[in-house]
Amino acid sequence: MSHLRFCDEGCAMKEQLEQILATAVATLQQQGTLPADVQPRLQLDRPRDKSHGDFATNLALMLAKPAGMNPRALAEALIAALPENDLIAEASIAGPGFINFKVSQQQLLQQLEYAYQHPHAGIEPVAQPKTVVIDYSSPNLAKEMHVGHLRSAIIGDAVVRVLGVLGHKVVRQNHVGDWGTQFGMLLAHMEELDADDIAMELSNLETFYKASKNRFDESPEFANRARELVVALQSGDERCLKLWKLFIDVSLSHCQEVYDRLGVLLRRADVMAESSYNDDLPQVVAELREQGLLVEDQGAQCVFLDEFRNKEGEALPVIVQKSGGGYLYATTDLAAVRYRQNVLKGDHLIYFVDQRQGLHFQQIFTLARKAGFARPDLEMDHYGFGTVMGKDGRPYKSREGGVTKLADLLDEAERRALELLQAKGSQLTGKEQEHIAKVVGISSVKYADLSKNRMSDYIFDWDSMLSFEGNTAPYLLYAYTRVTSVFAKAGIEPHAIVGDFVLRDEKELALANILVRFNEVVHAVADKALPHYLCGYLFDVAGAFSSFYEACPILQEPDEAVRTSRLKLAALTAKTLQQGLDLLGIETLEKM
RNA sequence: GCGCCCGUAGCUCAGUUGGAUAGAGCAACGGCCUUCUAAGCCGUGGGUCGCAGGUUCGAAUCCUGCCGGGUGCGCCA
Repeated sequence: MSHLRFCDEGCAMKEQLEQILATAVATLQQQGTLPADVQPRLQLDRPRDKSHGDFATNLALMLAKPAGMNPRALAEALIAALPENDLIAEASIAGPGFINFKVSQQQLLQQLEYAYQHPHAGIEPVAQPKTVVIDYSSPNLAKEMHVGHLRSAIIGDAVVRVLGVLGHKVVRQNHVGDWGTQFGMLLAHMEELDADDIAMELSNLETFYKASKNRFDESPEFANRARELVVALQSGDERCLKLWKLFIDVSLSHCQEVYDRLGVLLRRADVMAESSYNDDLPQVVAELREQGLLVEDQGAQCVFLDEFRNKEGEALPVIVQKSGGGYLYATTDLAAVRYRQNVLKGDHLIYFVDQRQGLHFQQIFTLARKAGFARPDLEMDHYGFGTVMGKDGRPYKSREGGVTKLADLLDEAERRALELLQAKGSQLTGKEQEHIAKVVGISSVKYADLSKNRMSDYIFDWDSMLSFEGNTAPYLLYAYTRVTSVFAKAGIEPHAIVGDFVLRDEKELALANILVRFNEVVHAVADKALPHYLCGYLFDVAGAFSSFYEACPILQEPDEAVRTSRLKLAALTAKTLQQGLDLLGIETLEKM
């Protein structure tokens, strides 16, 4: 019902136009002009070139062949069959048979007004909300978070926020690695220290891990002890569990600090560690056996899947139990699929995990369906991402050549942002500068990641991410402060401006046309799990506003109706930028 | 060897379901501050979309083959 109301007032023009076109097609089918059995996919573009109108469709080109007509003639027939509506101001035929539409300005004004009044700047919830379980961040607790953990946390969090604003029920899952052989080594090292030293040593997990690894490599006795402790831990030895819990607790606190600094929504309650599934693992294996899927091979319990083959063309195994009896991450992931479907009631399971694990997830999804752990209609998607590279095109490393701790990386971001601010010789107090530097530094790192296509590797470069020029966080944050400063200067409340939108200037129209697309873009981000669409859009908004701001005086405008309209355009720009950045997990600033 | 991803301007990247003249930013060059934040705006130059075929009204996009890069492929996660 809310859907109807929405269509009356603020329905995305694109959807309205799609309906109008569908009606025209149906009419032509009734007339026999078009064969009744064709079900064309309606394709509506926003042409780059404004002389091609606000929307364009290639419908006539696609249908020309089945209709046995020349495309331009068919386009003419389609236009004639368009039902009565108040959306299209003009429909014309162009080129080989494109139909170009100009939308009535009345519609644009209504859309703007709707977005201006709307709490989320025009973002409409989906018609059918789902429960979406999102696995993201999921670091290994044995080590401190490093630069490789950045993308999953940042991109996953943005998609969490976008799905949330669209009305889905989002369940966050931080599938942290808290179990496995490397914990034996860490426990053995803890054993060697007394209580006070443990606390101190754990304050830097990275060095603790290295120290343990060194001991493991240099001392066979230590290595043996480490292996014993793995067994002891997994068989529930009290003392081992105590040490292990202490370690995990410290490590999780480190993670939480990073999440808080990054503005990532994850909390302790979202942690569903690997070890949580331990009790279910024998059951997973037992059920695979009952279904006759299990094959013992070289002592290991495997499922061979025909869908995946090795170099000899033989089915590839998924090993669910080692020859020694231990379980593997495949087993845990299968248990997690079941838990997310049955306990969390997920309709859609999403994984933001490095692209390199693509094969693993394809195997898990296939096996989960085959074994009946996943209903046939359960949606499962692994959204991978590329590697963070240094300027040299090699995976990003610290100056010393090691992995960079995330905490250090964020320190450096804030430090560099502060230096840049100070170099500008700003009038702000030290305290203000510090706050601004934090926001600018952190958001630059996040935005640099979010603004690139998730799938490809990207080059981590301080200078370009902190630049105030181009598609960067500082540029957007600056654009936002320019808008809000108009209201601060005039002492006007941006949400309560009385008066209508009036669009005359070309820059006003350009800005308005971009602002009304917000809803469409946010939905595209959700559909593809690609936040860089939103970044590109916000960059367009900021650019269109800057052009408008140069060309059209706001507060100095003598004509009151025009001034009011421009204020409302500025207000909607601010709201869209603020809302858009919020969906990316980026905080805005009032002053820079 | 097989699987997946990638190859677009000097650099960093867009290009959504195959659409019209392939776009931004940086860098280079030239303009614009007595006027709401110039961390900005306006403009100029810059392309064999890795190569070769194919599909069609139309290909950066789809298909095939090659070249180049990344990554994965039995008891780590």
